[in-house]
Formats: sequence, structure tokens, C-alpha cells
Amino acid sequence: MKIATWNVNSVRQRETHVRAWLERVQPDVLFLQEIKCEAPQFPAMTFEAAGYRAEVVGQKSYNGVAALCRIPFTTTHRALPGLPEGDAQARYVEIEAGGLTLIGIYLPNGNSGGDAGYAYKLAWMAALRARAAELLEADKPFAILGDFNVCPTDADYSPAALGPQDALCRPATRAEYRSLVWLGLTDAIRALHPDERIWTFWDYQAGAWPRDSGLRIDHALLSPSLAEALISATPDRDERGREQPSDHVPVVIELA
DNA sequence: ATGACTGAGCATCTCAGA
Repeated sequence: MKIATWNVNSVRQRETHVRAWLERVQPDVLFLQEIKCEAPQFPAMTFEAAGYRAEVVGQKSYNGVAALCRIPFTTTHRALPGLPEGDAQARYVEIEAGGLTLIGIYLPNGNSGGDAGYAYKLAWMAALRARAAELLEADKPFAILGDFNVCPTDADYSPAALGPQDALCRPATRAEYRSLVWLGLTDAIRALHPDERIWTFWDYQAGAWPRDSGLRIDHALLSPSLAEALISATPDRDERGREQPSDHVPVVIELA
């Protein structure tokens, strides 16, 4: 089984990239983030022509996530359960497919909106941890994929790509991320590539791509039984070198 | 030493991204 995640930075701008990528890579499931549109504007027909059915959790202008599946699936949640007042922003989609619970997330960046914006990020992470704990308690095999907006360690970003107070790497951000992983989840990329320099994002500015100055912020976290089935976990760097690319590349995991 | 890109929207600027 092949499962992938990709922050496309507007699905309408990236429609042809995504379709070509689906046809080439043939994942069973692809989670999208930052689709930046509502469901009626989502180019569902394009992806249906490639054999994929979509579940779209959309929002005008900002955020927005979707699941594209070529295998049968059911949608179980369209928002992260357990946020105090629900979530007004489109950042979470949870499905069941192939006997697995699969979650696609766009975790808040946390650098905008001042203290409240950062508090929202931490609250969102706490609710995600609670959801993961619930699934572990129920002994469900599951994976959480998406744009986490977290550089887990200093090895996960290029020197000077972020300031020390950036919401992607602040100590409280990392502490929340660790408390999620330490429930018993496996970071798929790091499990298979413990010492490699691996980025999933390169800023559009300042020649970040040609200088290979990037971040590792798109992750796949696996429950224990899925971790045992892990075969590969790979960012598709080639996508960053195409014409008018997203600033993120797809991350693909293969499970036995 | 400095500047620097992309996308969406009641748009010729602002917000957000990271």
C-alpha cells in the first residue's frame, strides 16, 4: 500500500502537477494540504479521470485539505475532534481505507496572529495528541500524514533557514510534537533515514531551492503495527524542480 | 551588506505562508 501527502499551495495552480504525479506514482491515497479553495472549486473531475475519488474539506483563500483515493474509503471526520470550540479552519480529514485509519492534517503554522495564533497551534497539537491516544487505546492501525509545520530537531532544517523563535522550531512546539510521537508513534522518514539531511520544503525566496536550504516539516507518523509494515518513506524532490512548483514536495510511504 | 517569492481576494494592496 502506498500513501502520500503533499502541500500543493493552491490545488488550482497545481492541478496539472498533481494529476501527472498521480498517474506516475499511483499512490492508493494522497492527502493534499493548502488547497486554498472551497469544494465547488476543487478540480475533482481532473483527478477522477486519473482514477481518484476526492473528499474535500475546503475553505476560501486559506488552508483546506483533501483526500484522493483510488481504493474504496469512507470518511470518518472532517474536523479534528476535541478542539474546544470546534475548528473553523479546514485542516483535518480522517478516512478509513484498506482496513486502516488514515488522517491528513495541515497543522497551524503559528507565526501569524501573535500570541493567539501560536496558542491556537499548541491547542491544535494537544487535540491531535488526544485523537492519537484514543486510536492507540482502541488498538486501531493508523497513520497521520501531512504538513505538521514542525521541525522536530535541529537536524530538520538548514542553518539560518529559521530563527530560533520561529513557531516551527520553538521549544514548546517541539515539546508538543515529542509528546505526540512518544505516545508510541514512528516518524516514518527518520525510522528509515536516521542520519540523512532530508527536506520537504524550500522557500520560494532567496534562492532556497538552488542553495538546498530547506526544512523537514511534512511527516508521516505510524501506529506500532503499521511501523512494522513500513517499507519506504521518501520525499519526491524532483517535484520542487519543475515549472511553477509548490514550495513543498510529496512524501510517499510504502507499507507491506 | 542587501534583497529576495507565491497565492487569493469585493485587489493595484493586504494577509498568509514558513
